[in-house]
Amino acid sequence: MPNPLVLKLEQRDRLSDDEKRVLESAISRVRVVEADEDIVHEGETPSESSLLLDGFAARYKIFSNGRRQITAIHVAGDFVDLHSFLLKTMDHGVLALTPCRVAVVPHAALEKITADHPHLTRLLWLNTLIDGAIHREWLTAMGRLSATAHMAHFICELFLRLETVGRTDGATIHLPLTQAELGDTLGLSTVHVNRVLQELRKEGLIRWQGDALTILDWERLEKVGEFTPTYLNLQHEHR
Amino acid sequence: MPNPLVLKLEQRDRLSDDEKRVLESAISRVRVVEADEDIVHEGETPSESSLLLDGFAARYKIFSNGRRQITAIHVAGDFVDLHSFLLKTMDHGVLALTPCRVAVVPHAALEKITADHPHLTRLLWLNTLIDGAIHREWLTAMGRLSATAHMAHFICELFLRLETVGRTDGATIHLPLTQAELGDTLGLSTVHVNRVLQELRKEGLIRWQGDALTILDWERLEKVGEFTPTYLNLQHEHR
DNA sequence: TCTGTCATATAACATATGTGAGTGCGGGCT
DNA sequence: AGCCCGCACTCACATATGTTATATGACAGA
Repeated sequence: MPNPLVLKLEQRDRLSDDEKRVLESAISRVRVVEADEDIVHEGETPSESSLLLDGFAARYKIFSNGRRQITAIHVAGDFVDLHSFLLKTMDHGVLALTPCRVAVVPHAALEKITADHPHLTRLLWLNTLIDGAIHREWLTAMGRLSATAHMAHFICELFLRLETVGRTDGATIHLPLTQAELGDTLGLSTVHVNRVLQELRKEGLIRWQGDALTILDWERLEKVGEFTPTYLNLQHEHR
Repeated sequence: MPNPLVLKLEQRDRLSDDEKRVLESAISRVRVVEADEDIVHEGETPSESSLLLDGFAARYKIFSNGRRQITAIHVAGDFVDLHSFLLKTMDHGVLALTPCRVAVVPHAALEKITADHPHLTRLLWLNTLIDGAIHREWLTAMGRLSATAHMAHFICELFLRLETVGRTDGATIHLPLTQAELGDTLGLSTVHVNRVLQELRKEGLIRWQGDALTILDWERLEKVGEFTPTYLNLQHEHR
C-alpha cells in the first residue's frame, strides 16, 4: 500500500521521486499503538513526530473537572504532531481511537529536510497549514452552526478527507467514534449527539450501523451542514 | 520602532542579524488600510502576504444568511495571511478593525527565504504553528467553557499577546472591538456579550471604558477563564 | 441646534442544548 | 451459561443563551 502521506501531498502538488524517497527514508520505524492509548502525551517534548498510517486518532485537551474537547480527528496520512518539531512541547495529547499504525519521523530528519529540500519543506509546512484551515472551519461551525448542521458538516469533511487517501467504500466510511467522542469533538453533550443523529437519520441523510456510516444524500447533507470544501485545499497547485 | 514581527520571533528563538536584514528586505512596501476595509478578500489568490505593523485585524468567514464568525484577532507583529503563500486561495477574509499599517511581503521573497534560509523558514513556519495552537485553544474554549469563562480566557490571551509586542500599558490594553464584534469572535449574541461583560465588571475582574480595557485582578480572571498560556509558546528555544 | 447613526444597556420571552437518571442490547470474559 | 460493562437510546426537567424590541448616550454632519 502506498504511503498515505504521499497520496495526500500528491493531491496538492507534484512530488519528485527523490522527494518521495527522502520522505520514506525519514521514517525511522513503525510502531503500533493500542486503542485508547496516547500516541503523544500532553506536556511532553517529543524528539520525533508521528505519521498516522492506519487507524483513527484524536487531538484533545482535558480540563481539571474532566471535561474534554477534541480539536482534531486524524486519519491515515495525517502527521498528528508534526507541529511538535517546532513547537517543542505538546500543548495537548493525541489519543488513538482505534489501534493505530504510526510511522515515526525523528525531528533530526525533519531538520535535515528543511536544510536540504526547500520544496519538500514547503509541502510539510502546507500540511500543517491545512490543519490550521480545518481548525478555522471547525471554529466557525462551533460558533455559528446549530448542532445538527455542525454534525452534518463534520461528516462531510471526514468523508472527503478519507476519500483523498482512498479509505472510502462507495458512499460509506468507517467511523469508529462513540457518540460520547463525537460529543467531545463537536462540543455537545452525548445526549444531544444522539438526538442530532436521529434527526439526520430520520431525514434520510445518513445511515449509521456499527462502525459503518453511509451518506445517503450527499447534496442535502452538504446543504444542511453549509459545507464547502475549499478549505481542504484539494486542488493541485505548485507550492 | 522595531519591527514587531522581529520582537515576536525573538521571544521564541535567536535571530541572527543577517536573518533580521533578510526579513526587513523582504518587505516590498507598507500600505495603510482603513478601518472596516478588507486587508485580504475571501476567495482571492494573493501574490503577497501582509504583516500587520499597527492596528487590529480579524480573520472572518461569513455565511449566506449574514452570520459571521471571526476566527482570529490579529495585532501588531502578526502575519495575517502568511498561509496564503502555500494555501494559495484565501478561504476567509481579513478585515481591518481599526486603521492598519501593513507591511507587504511578496510570495517570491518568501519562496527565496525558504530556498536560502532554513532556520528563518522554520521560524516563519513556527509563526503559523502558533496560529494553529491558538485556534485549538479557541476550539476548546468554544466547546467546553461557559460564555463568561470564554470571555475571560479571550481577554487573558489578548493581553499576553499584546504584551509580547510591547503594546500594553500596565494592566491596560487598547481593545477597539465592539460588543457585536466580540460576539462574532466568541460565537455569542451581542446581548449575551453584554451580560457577560457586566458580570466580569461586577466581579471586579475588569474595567472597560471606551477603548481601554484594564485587568483589575489577573489571577482571578485567569482562573475564571481556565487560562494557561503554554499554548502561546512564549519560551525561548532553539527551533 | 437638530438629526441620524451607532454602540451600550435592559427587559421579556423563546428555545436549543445540557443534566441526571434509567432502560435495554450485545459482546467479551469467566 | 451467566455476567458484566460499555454503548446507544429515552425521558423529564433545568438553564444558558438567543431573539426581538426599546431606551439611552455619544458623536458626526447638516
